[in-house]
Amino acid sequence: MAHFPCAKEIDAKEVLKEKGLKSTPQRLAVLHVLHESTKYLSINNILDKTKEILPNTGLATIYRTLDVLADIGLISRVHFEDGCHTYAYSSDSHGHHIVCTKCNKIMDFAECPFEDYMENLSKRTGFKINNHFLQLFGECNECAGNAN
Amino acid sequence: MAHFPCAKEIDAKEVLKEKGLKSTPQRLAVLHVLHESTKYLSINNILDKTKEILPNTGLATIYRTLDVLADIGLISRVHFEDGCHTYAYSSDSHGHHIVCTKCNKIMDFAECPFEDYMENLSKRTGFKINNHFLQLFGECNECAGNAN
DNA sequence: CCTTAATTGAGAAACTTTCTCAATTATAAA
DNA sequence: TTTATAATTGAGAAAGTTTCTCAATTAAGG
Repeated sequence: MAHFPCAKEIDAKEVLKEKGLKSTPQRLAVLHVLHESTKYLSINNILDKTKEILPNTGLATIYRTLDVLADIGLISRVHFEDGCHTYAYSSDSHGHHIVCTKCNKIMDFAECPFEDYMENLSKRTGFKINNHFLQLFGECNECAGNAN
Repeated sequence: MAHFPCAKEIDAKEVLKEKGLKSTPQRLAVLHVLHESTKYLSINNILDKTKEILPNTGLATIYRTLDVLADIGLISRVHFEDGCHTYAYSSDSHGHHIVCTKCNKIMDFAECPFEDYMENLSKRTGFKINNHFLQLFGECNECAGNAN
């Protein structure tokens, strides 16, 4: 088993425990793989790299583990244009959406709060920012107003 | 064929033409369906509703049409947690990511420029905002610096 | 050590997306 | 108008992705 250079990887055991989840080699290995990588990894990339640590790891375990780790906040879900299962109408070509997680209502809004921020972030990261994806989740006034 | 109440739907013919794409009933119908809906629609929802207008529409056409419409900016891709094909390490539990579209490098950043904006938007939309998803796309300094 | 409930691997099953290709159709030019 | 042509479509097959099932294993607490 690889050693874990990062505080967060060590913490992982704590976090899992807090949530009543077991700290398995598979979970720690997947976390390690993601932490080591500076690049986008497909599910199969993650499987392959995890197998370098634990050769018997199965694909289903990768799916389950990614879900668990994302749910407890140790990793993040990343959106790619082609890993996207749904679409919505946009009244503006630079439209962002806000989605009600109770009734699935979607509302789009045109303004974008980013211009200044982009400049700043661009300088600090060295990235030339071309595009962004922003989406908000919440409860619409109907769902929030009524008890459920 | 349904009539199109919205300027954007009428414009669609223009936009398609500009891009050298044909203005087909299928494309206009899908756009209409998305425009009419205030809710998240799955691919099958979109197919069903489109078939109410054009009964012979095939599933492959829906996929192709959504791609085309999104590429030319008439609709937007929408992210859902379960319509997500990839994951990345986050050094902070509120981490956002910036992705290099040339080399796939991913960098995460913890700050989030939203707090004030949320408040404001919340008031105007009536949504109680619980969560958000932000991701930036661009070129990392290596890819942007070198000609390719 | 035991016990027990959670987790895993393997492959099957389900589901989603893309591809192929002949038929159709929107468009522009005659 | 009509015609020519290139883009688009529908249908189903193929490919790819994700989830499920279940017996075997294992982490963790007593």
